[in-house]
Amino acid sequence: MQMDDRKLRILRAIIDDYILTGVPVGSRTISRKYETNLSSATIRNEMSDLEELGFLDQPHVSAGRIPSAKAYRLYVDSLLQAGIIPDNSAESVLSHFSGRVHQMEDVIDHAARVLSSLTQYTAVVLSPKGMEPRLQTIQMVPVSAGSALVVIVTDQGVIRDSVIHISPEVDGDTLYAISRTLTNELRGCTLSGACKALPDLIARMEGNDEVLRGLYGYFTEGQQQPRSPHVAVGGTSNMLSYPEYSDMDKARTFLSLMETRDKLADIIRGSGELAFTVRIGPETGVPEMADCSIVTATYSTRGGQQGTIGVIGPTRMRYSRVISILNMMGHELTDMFTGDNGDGDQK
Amino acid sequence: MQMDDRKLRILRAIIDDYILTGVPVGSRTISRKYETNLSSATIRNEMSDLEELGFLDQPHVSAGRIPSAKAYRLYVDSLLQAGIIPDNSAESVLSHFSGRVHQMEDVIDHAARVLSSLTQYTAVVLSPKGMEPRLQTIQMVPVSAGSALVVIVTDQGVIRDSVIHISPEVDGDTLYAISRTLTNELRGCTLSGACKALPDLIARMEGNDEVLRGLYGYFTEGQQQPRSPHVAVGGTSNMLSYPEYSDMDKARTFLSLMETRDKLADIIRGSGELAFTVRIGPETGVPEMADCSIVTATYSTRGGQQGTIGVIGPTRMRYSRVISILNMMGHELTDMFTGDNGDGDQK
DNA sequence: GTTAGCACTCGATGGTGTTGAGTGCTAACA
DNA sequence: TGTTAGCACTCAACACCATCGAGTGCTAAC
Repeated sequence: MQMDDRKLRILRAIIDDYILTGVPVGSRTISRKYETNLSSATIRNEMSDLEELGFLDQPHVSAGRIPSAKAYRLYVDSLLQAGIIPDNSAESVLSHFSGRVHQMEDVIDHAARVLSSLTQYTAVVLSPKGMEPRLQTIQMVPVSAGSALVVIVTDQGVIRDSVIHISPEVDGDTLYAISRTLTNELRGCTLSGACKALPDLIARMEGNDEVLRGLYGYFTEGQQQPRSPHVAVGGTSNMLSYPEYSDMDKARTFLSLMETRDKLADIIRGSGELAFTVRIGPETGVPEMADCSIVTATYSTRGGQQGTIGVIGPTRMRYSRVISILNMMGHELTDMFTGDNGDGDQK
Repeated sequence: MQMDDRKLRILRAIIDDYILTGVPVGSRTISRKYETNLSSATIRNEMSDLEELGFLDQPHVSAGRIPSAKAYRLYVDSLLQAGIIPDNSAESVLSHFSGRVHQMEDVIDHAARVLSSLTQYTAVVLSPKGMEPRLQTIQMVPVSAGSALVVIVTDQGVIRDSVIHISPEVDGDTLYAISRTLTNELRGCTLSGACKALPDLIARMEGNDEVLRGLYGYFTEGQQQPRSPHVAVGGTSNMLSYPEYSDMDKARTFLSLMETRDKLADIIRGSGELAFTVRIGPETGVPEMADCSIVTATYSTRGGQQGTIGVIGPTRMRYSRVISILNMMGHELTDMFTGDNGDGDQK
């Protein structure tokens, strides 16, 4: 049997209707709402063919048809092929970022919230991750007698600060002097490179052993315990609004998956570095998400790192809307982090 | 009618049983499991009295009784009066923190996870908040040509860093010199005080107007947009395990409340600065939480700030267990943040 | 004051009949 | 040959009803 144009039209109508209503679509519905010049009997024949081709499933014999994952795949592919249709409701993405937000973490959290409220699905935003950052400046700032804050600036931004212990006698000027030397010596190294170079440096720069050893400890520890990326999740409760998740067990499984950020990050990033992905149902590779779809997009920062934004919803998702919103949001974030709008206050 | 010892014993038995099972408790259950020397009829009479006194509710005439908020209040008060009973399962709190964790945010996130997994309820951990911090050191670190990172150290720790724009000509040494002057001038001021003092300083320290103005902008902006405290939530999905939340609407309301961090922080902190609070049902002051209880404890940091940890569960909560776990966790966090264990690497 | 006995209540459970949306098939039609 | 009307059939959803049993309140006896 062959797929023809009419079958395609009918299939799309079924998908559209199912996405809208969430209930199995009957032949009469299609005949009345979408293909008014065809009778329900004809539609019925076509539906029967579409089922045989694997595009439709029938929950029960006396219910309508629902699209299969294969059908959604076809649907999404044709959407993507046709180009992303700008959605009239998506322009509001911009306005949500009017306030100046400073910290990257804040931007990411905020993006997740906005994304989930715009789509009414669950949104995930991952902080950028790219090649290993290179040192640019090291600076130690006295915090209190006996401790100092280490700030490391790399070409990708600021490494989160941490406090190390030093001898109480060391004053701010000494710290600055050491910082300057270190900066000169280590500029351009990667973090792990710095780690290797430090013992040698310590040997050369005698006199401030204690400070340097503290710093060394900080570096090596930082290596062993890599900073996990920031994962912001928004709108988990949105999922409960969909009848797909009226089953408590399913809902709980989903929610606890959303809580294990590491796993979630892996899932979201599972699509590699592709600029745009749509994974439908089983394609997610996560059994718990067999009836979810994941749409992801990426954004970039000044340093060329890639961050990922994603929307998780039922397979019956408003794909075109989600895709267009994600697209805009990706551009928005990229602009924000590269400072294209001339208003770059991010780190 | 008067409350006597036997009534109290029966009431406690009812509460214990209800906490355990979650189903209304009948007179026979009490007579068999708790007060074996009394017949169910006697228990029935006592229960009837307890209901009249407002300690028990009856969902339907042919169901057992369930404890009222008033009953839980009595129960919890007597628990607290008797002192916190160390729970044998709580000692594992310690082991969860064996790995050295550096960032305060990480500790807080981790604490929320541990707390929720130990209690099987929803846990909330708020970052410390205390009196207005006073400046200790200001340091600017060059990030790239034209921008610098501002690090502000206060007596309470490090204010999160932010990048400001400066003239590309300004080099690291100049920045350090300015930083030094600023530190000398502003040490001991509050942030808002610094904000007021800055214009005057800028006038005096001519020559580096641009840097200073950038800094001033940063200060004033920081004032307008106060940094909201970090709120970590763990185990929201745990709540769905309890039959109290088998109603989808209720579950959704609860979850979306857990998602609005600001509101949640207000609720958790609603108890003021008390070291320990238990709010039962309506006492939470939040209509959405009429059938939840909130138990909170505090922890302190070196700077004397107070953070809050809380557990949210159904009113039918294992209070003694939760209280003892929260108690331990509070001490744990305090030790960690004050460095009592001699292993203080936190900021 | 305690208890046994009994009538009563009412949610939960499970079976039954009805309804209606939807299908598949067949035969007639263009 | 494709389309349509008609019809028998299926089956989930819903409402209805009877039954069951846990639990109560009351009364009378101990």
